[in-house]
Amino acid sequence: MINEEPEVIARSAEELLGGLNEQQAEAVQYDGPALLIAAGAGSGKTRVLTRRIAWLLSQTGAWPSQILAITFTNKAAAEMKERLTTLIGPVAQRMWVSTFHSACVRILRRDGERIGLKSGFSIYDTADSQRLVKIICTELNIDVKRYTPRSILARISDYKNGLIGWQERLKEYAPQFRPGVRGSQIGSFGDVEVLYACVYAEYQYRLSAANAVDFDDLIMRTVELLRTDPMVAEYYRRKFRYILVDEYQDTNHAQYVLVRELGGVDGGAAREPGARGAGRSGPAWITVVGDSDQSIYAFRGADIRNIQEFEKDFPNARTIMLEQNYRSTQTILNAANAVIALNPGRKPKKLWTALGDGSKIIGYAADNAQQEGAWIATEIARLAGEEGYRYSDIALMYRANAQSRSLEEALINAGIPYQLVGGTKFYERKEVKDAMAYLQAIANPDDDVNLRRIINVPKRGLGARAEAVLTMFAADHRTSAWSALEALDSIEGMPTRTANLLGQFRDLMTGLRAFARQNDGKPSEIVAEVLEKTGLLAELKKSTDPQDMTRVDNLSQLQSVAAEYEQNTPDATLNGFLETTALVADSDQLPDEGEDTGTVTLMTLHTAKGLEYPVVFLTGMEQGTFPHSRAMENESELEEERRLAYVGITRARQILYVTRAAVRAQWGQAAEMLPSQFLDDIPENLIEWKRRETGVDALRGGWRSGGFDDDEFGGFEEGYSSSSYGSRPRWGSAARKATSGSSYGSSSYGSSSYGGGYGSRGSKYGSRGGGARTGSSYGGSYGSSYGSSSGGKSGRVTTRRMKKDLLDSLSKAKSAAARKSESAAQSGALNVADFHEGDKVTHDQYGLGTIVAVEDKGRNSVITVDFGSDGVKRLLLRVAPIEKL
DNA sequence: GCGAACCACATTTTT
DNA sequence: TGTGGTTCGC
Repeated sequence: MINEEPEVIARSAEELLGGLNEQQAEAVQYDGPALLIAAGAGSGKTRVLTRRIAWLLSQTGAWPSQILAITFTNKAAAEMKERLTTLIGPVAQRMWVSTFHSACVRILRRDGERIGLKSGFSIYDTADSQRLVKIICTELNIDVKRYTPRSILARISDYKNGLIGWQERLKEYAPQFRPGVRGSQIGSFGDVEVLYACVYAEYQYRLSAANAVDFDDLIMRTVELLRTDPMVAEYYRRKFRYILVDEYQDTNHAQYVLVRELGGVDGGAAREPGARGAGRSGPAWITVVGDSDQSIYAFRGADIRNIQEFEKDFPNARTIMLEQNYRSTQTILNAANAVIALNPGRKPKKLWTALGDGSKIIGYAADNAQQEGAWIATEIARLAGEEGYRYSDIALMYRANAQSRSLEEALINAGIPYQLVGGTKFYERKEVKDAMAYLQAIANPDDDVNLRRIINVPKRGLGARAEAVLTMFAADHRTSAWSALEALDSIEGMPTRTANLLGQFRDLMTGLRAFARQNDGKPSEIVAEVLEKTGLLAELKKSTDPQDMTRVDNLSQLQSVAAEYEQNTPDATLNGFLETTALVADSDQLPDEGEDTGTVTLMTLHTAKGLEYPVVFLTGMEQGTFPHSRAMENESELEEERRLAYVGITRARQILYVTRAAVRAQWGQAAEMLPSQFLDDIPENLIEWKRRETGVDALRGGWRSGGFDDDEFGGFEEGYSSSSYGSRPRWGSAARKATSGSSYGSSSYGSSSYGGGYGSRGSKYGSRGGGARTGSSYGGSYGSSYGSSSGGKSGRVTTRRMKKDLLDSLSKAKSAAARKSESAAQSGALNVADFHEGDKVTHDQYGLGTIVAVEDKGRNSVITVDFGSDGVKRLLLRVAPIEKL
């Protein structure tokens, strides 16, 4: 055991504590079983977490294999690994630093057989799960209009997040129901709980028959495994002596229990007497990091009490508060503090910074969403043109994905390159999903949901009838659809034509499986084979619908993603590929920190959590939009909205914009929108309004109580670009003209040279890391929302296609200028080109040093610096706290 | 079994 | 806005 441990770069206490404030240093060193780091926004929590891990390794004598670090997103995990690598060396790459879900997959792949999961199990995404629920509903004669599969699934998800098993539900509400027995009916029910209980039970039965798990199962079934199998539990408890959880405020009950189980907190085992650190037995040491003010996932089962009651839950727990913020100006923090302070029942916490007041928050009230977008676009052009910001310094945030459209259009009109994060996801596209369904069905023959999805895709004359025959047979024999297909010849009463077609399909799948078996290590070739042999690609290629062109692109992109996975994974397998694709999230497509994409970023506030940008636009600050209308009646949901506002505000480092529209089109209809209450919550003296009132407001008679500004019509256009913000009296003295805003839009943004290149990055999907991007051929235009619409012939679509063409040409003409901006003149980030042997630099910790070598490896460039008495260090330029002299 | 046409629907956030 | 489901005619 000892010998297999690879070396960890030893770090001295001084190194690990260098540059930390008192609280941070205390958190890094804390020596005890349970630690809560209450880390306000921007307080350097990731830094503390990674240093703490390094501390445990080099100062407490822990081994890398004893540590389990859990995050919520792959991106966060990758980032932590990367930072750890610079701190302790390549060992970090092999440590358990992962998301809850992938850690659970890993555990279940290893030991899932103990609870009846065969190792090649499928992971169903929400769409798969919904299909399954729908199938069940139809069979149980449930009115899917009244009880949508979506809502039923949400309920099932609630159960699972709360670790409530289907057995319990069934026992309590429908003990007569027999899952898996065809013809079993719910019977009469006056209580919807009966319905939920039956569907839940049947759903789990089908999942297990298909050797599949859904998202929530990954957590719940891992808990089940640990609880039912003492041997397995013991194994992990001995293994993981230190468990660290990031974003703890977002954990749900199941995840909370998982941590306790893995850590053996309730196991009753005694701590090794006199051991260093957590020793080799007894409860693992738990460190959690979080901010209850940033809990924004309660709607998905996150339980804020987990963090609020940490001290009660874990014996001898210690809490350390991090309140110094290293990200934002005091103005921004004051706004954030003011907003969040209105939430009742929270522990008071006030962020502060040493960075100074900075400029005021800038407000803008537009007449409608188009104008809001147009103004933002002009403003971005100004920031890029006059203030020296890069596009990648700027982010636009909104409450809901639907709001992105008007912003996108404005940016396109202005020729500003942007990148949209989220929205319709790559793996949710029909064509991609179809191809993936084939892969799933190949890998896991029992996977009924995916097999049934593709049985007639592409069209091969196998309709509802054929499917019914097959599933009837399968149900009668309590076997899978695939087995039924194999036993095709013994199915009676099947039309010859159907039998033939089914036979062809069976042979197709058999052939593909054989191919997959022989080429298991080359998923990209399996993808190619599937696209080819199934006719998926051929069907799209022969189509004349322009939409299908992009679908073909998407499929080739899928192949590239597989190729990329293959290159970055030493022991690549088809199953491994399916796994990585099953667990990707929106935020995973975000560029890495410090990378200049040359594009403005658009995303929802939820996706933005954990990120920071020099310039942030919070758009759609209207009642009903944000806070969202559905959240406005319920006090606790409103509190969550307020936390979301807090998250949004604290993303900004230097300049924060808040914008609103007086009229916004919602599902086709225009609606008048009142200003968001959150705008009122920000102290007036922090905001400088470029335009405070809209034409609509004027008619309505002002919106702030008192109506003292009834006559203010705005008048932003005069002069705002000629002077800097900050010191001018609010919406004030500059010459005003009474503009209703209708004349807006004819002005000439777009005329200057800020057009830049578009979409410099290639893949936004698949695995990150390792510089070399393969498959650059699937260029950058994906990610804008174009091409996602369907249908096809209205005039609107035509316009949008034209815009897409515009985008494409921009992307092709990715100018030398844009290329240059990627590698040069990065304010803040450091550039290899600026470093030469012999140059002097200063380092936050080591002080003055001389460069002895420079390795230009693009993003991963390394310089070697001689710090005299502090020694010679190799530093990753991207992350090292150095400054050139 | 298929495709076109129509209609009703719902629209928050997602590991 | 667009999607998904249903219906109808072939």
